[in-house]
Amino acid sequence: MAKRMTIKELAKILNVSISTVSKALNDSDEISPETIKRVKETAKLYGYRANFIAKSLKSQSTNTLGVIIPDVLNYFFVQLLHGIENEARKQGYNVMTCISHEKISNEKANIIALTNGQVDGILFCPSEETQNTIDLTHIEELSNNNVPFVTFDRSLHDIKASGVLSNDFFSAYDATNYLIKNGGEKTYLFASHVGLSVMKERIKGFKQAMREHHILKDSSVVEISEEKDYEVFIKEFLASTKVDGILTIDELLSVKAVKIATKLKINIPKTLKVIGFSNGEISAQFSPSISSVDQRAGLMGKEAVTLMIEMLKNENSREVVVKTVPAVLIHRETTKI
Amino acid sequence: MAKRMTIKELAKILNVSISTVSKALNDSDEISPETIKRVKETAKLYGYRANFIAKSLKSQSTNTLGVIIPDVLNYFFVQLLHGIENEARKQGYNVMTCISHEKISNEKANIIALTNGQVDGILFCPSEETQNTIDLTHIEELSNNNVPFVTFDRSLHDIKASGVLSNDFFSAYDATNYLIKNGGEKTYLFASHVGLSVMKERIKGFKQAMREHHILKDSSVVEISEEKDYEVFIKEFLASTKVDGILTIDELLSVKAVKIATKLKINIPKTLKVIGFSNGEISAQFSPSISSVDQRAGLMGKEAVTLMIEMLKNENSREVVVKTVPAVLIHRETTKI
DNA sequence: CTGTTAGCGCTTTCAC
DNA sequence: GTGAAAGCGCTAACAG
Repeated sequence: MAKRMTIKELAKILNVSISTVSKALNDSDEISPETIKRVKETAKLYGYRANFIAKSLKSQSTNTLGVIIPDVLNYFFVQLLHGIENEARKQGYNVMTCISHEKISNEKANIIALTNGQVDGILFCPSEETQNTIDLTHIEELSNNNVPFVTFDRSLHDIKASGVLSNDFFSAYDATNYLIKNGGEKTYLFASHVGLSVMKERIKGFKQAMREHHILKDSSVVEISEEKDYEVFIKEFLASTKVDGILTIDELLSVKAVKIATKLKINIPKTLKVIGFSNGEISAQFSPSISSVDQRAGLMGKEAVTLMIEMLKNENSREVVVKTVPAVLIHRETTKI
Repeated sequence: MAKRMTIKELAKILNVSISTVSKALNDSDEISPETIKRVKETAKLYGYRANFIAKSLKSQSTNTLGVIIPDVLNYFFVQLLHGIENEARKQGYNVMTCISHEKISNEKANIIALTNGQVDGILFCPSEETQNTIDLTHIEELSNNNVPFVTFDRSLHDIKASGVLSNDFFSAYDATNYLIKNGGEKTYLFASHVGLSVMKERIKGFKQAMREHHILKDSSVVEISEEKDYEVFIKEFLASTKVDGILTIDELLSVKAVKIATKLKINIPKTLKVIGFSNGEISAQFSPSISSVDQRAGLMGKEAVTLMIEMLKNENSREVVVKTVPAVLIHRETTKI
């Protein structure tokens, strides 16, 4: 960034002191209206813009929020980011974005990058690796560095931190009940990435619903681990098993399930109903369009910002607040009755 | 951000001067090895971390890049952002993201927010509104404020600025040729958002290919403006027109076209071949999977960062550099022969 | 080898 | 109503 007009230069031009200029620009009532006018006019004339960095150094706050998301190519997280961006901007905050790519090493680097005074607080979604490990020292360091932070979507089991979560348990419970009541007893959950906190909750919710209907079996939860085997695996499963309803733990699995079922000439939604999670772009555009649990990621992002800003306002209070955003089940062609 | 250890406090603790600490931490050869060791150990002990804001103020550079993208819920831009993020982080830069939502008013606000000294340079993709107007004063202001900036994807007609673009003309030309040669003469372009520079180029490329085969008609370019009418419009078009091949100017139109054609029992790819633009998530997952021009958005983002960093290195040179990233045509089921 | 000092651009207390 | 001066945390010329 090249040379720019400063308060100092303005003062010289106007033949007043630096502090007068500063006060005038901030509408201080210590300064006469005429001076204020004169200063402001000259400032405008010379295109003066206050230096944010200097202000930040002085005020010890940057009006900037750091965000760490696991994956930016995932529509769900992008919606979250969108919600965060929007709300932050609305509240006068800038957003500095980091992507962990689901790796704990990147996450550590991101945390280090963000805890050097550039941001007032951090909005943070733990990576998949982080959720699969018990070593959370890098996150404890956040507390040690006194960096206000809130988590979103995924939770940190041991560390108690403020955050905003989706009600994954209930969403899954609810969707499963729908499938059982409108489909039948042969309801299954397609699961993957089961190490993630959100997935665990969804599995619990599914099981709970199945249990209440006395139809939970060991085989009810179908874990599908390797992405490249998805289509083959599902094909074999659907060809060999009578299925009324499938709840899938993420969007991709729902797309694959619907695709394969269609190819196998299984009638959707008449004989098979499908509900996915994380209502993304594909669910709406696919043919047939796929019903999905919409976690209202944008709203979660917004709420995370709200939480953060409240936290920044009451820095003394170390109260831990956990907000829950209710999801909504969106019915499309794979469940149309 | 709460109180943190500073150089000053370290100096007090160590009973040396502030500058000694500073120099020691920066491995200055003015300082004895023992002192350096002592200082560093104490710094580590107390969890000292240099204050980035103070450094920035001193050095007049923030190691931060500003990014303005029109839409973060668009997979293409997200790929771009991903490429930018990755490369920037690799080069030791932070990224501050702004979203214009295709609105000139937001874009102005974003530019103002980013030109207050927080970023060393701006990577910028003009909003749709900006591309439809001739009022580019807010962008000229960037130059006036001496903020280094590069554009990406979309260009600024009048203002000459460095940037990285996709070769939209050639990609469209190439894809059209493919359709003509492997499909037939009844090839059409489905177009929308025609005010965008990239769309104009694609239309030109399409027309050029059609012209060279002496089959360009007024009706060859089918403009489809309102999103809500897409499906109805396309249905009527396909029902009333004999079509061998369709090139669509974006991803959504290709999805809609394939969906409707399938419903109309048109055999894809045998009687109708379809190629979309902006190879997104849906193209790959759709059934049939949709062939698409992949603009390698990630690479564009990376190149934009490279360009920016070179610019920052040679701040004296005001050379305008425009890079072009070649796209690649990805064949999927809608063009499989 | 270490320390003093000035200064990055800004705010703010305290004098005048 | 205005100005001088200190200081936010850091670096770097210059002195010692």
